[in-house]
Amino acid sequence: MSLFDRLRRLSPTEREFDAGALLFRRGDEVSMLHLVLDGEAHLVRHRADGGRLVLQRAAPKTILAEASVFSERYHCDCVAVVPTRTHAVGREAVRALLAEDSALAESWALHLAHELQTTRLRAEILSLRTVRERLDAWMAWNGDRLPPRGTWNMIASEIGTSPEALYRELARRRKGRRERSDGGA
Amino acid sequence: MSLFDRLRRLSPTEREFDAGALLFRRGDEVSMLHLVLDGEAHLVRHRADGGRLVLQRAAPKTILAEASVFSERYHCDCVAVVPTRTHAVGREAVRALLAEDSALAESWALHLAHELQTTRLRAEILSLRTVRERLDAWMAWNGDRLPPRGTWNMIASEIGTSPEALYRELARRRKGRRERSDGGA
DNA sequence: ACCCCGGTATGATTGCTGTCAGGTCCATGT
DNA sequence: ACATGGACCTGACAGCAATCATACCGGGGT
Repeated sequence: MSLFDRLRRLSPTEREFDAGALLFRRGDEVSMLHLVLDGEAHLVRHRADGGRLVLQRAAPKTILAEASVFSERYHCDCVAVVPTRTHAVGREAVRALLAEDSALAESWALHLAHELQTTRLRAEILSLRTVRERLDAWMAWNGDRLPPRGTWNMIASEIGTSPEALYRELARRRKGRRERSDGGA
Repeated sequence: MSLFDRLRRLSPTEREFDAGALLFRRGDEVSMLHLVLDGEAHLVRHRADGGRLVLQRAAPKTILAEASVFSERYHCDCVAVVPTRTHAVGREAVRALLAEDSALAESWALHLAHELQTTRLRAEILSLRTVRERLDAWMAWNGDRLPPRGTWNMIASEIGTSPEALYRELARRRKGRRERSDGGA
């Protein structure tokens, strides 16, 4: 069973948030760990000039603000960007379980390491300059297959380009595969 | 004491690698966890077309390939990009220690969660379009202070721009702060 | 059958950044 | 005193992508 589901067993409280509602704010005491069921919640830090910096975009089936488990207080705000439902489990219950069940602690570390790996990869992809390089890298990671129709918008945002730019790159690959093989830096 | 130093106590073997040397390759059995002392090592995955995808850039004082601790075999290659020295500790010793010492397991999870947080932030910064936005975000995270001289090259690579572009942005801020407060991207 | 909407597609324009090329300043070594 | 190298700085140019605009298409609702 997945870590997500195992944590969900800790007598969760189901909570609902309207779009724009705050799950918690910076400085609040951490009492719950949220598991996102539906919707989307962002971890955000507010800048002096009013701008906001997103630290995590939590989709359904993701654990929100993993670092909060070992922190007394939240270091940033969390806002639901669409109507969102979560299971909230007690932070202390999670800590206790992690301390006594070393197998679960292993799962927890594994989860974090895996997230870290994919996030590092995403950062590397985003540091590439052209859409072509980014899509190449994305494909290299996803089995060298082109993304299926219907997901292209999502991919575009994943690799940090506009949908149009991605469409063009895909069109380029459909047409021009035979004439140019070039391999850029 | 830091997690890095605590792990280093596990009867480490000091190892040296020339620039370009492989620390391990994909498919190798994982027997050691490397702690980078000097130099720089990259976790890389090779693409069919010969391109390479960097998964981690390990600087001194960083733990290399955290995920490997719970994996039988490596999922990618690791190469020293400059002459590099590491402390290698036994993977099984690390696992055993994590299983029996729940406080260390907590440190381990904390380390991973923190790395994850900063890496997610980096990915968010890299998804911004202009150097101005990226530097704003970097500053928001680093106490709203401009980076000190001598580190600018490093910052430029952190936020995924060329040094020149960063110099220009910094110059812009030095000069034009008073006349224009916002520019409209 | 019709409308509406979101995803797909592509042209035109604009603007930012990467790159190259030159130059200054400063700390270090000889 | 001089040379060297690295970081800093700025001008010029070219290239790529963001954006705006328009259009096509297919599915769901009525």
